[in-house]
Amino acid sequence: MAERPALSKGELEVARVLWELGSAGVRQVHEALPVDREIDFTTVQTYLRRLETKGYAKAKLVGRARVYAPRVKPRTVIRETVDDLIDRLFGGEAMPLMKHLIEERGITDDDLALLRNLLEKKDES
Amino acid sequence: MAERPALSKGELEVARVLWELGSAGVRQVHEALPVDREIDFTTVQTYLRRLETKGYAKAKLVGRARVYAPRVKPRTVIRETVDDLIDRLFGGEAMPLMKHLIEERGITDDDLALLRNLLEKKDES
DNA sequence: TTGACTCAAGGACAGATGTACGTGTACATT
DNA sequence: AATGTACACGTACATCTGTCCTTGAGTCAA
Repeated sequence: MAERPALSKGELEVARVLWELGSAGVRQVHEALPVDREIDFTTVQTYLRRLETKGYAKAKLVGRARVYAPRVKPRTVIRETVDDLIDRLFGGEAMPLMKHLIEERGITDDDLALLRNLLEKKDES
Repeated sequence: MAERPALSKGELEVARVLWELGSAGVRQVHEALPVDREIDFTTVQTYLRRLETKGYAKAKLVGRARVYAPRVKPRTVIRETVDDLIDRLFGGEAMPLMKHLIEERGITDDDLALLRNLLEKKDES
């Protein structure tokens, strides 16, 4: 459980790319970022380095190049981040967030049905 | 829409208290924070000052004391914060967050029913 | 071998953030 | 009047963040 320091916005951005790529060098990550993102190569390098320091990624040397790979699953980071948000914004209650999502973001009836399905599947197990 | 700078964690914490109290002096806010929070009075003062600077709160002088009141509705801040989270964590899609909430936080079937109700009410209008 | 490239690594730096201190002022109680 | 209390306000400061630059070492083609 070794509490990792939370990810910052920028770090998270890079982490997401890393999850997508599975494993990648700095250049690959840099190129996988949206074109309009306009971020320097070395900035990405810094983020990856910090991800490693914080324990979110590991790196191995392939030749001289450093290849990074996620060390923490998205699921975990998502859980921690969302939990934190729910704490800070809703005092720990998840329902108000759901409510908000429905009221402010277009969650359709179909979506809800889908979610209900999810629930049922969960019940079965 | 005068874009306000986003609230930091600490600022948000204080903002929540302010929403709750409606209007309050530094001391009141300080006391309304959880006991185990252990935060200095002047730190709260700083947060309130920053809330004001950022446009999230306004203050009026009552006697010598400064009484703060929220200037932005929780709904708005919540929307902005959640939108930001959804962008950064799920690439802008709200559904994955819903999914996560159901899978990782105990959203019950009853809750879902409740939410469906909300939806219906929304449809009527 | 001499560039042209690609990286790693470390340093830099301004702005944001969390946290608190010090000074001064106004009021309230001796 | 003297002291204590409550604040405002400015200041401080270490850490974190976003962002990049520089230096130096390998690598590859000319």
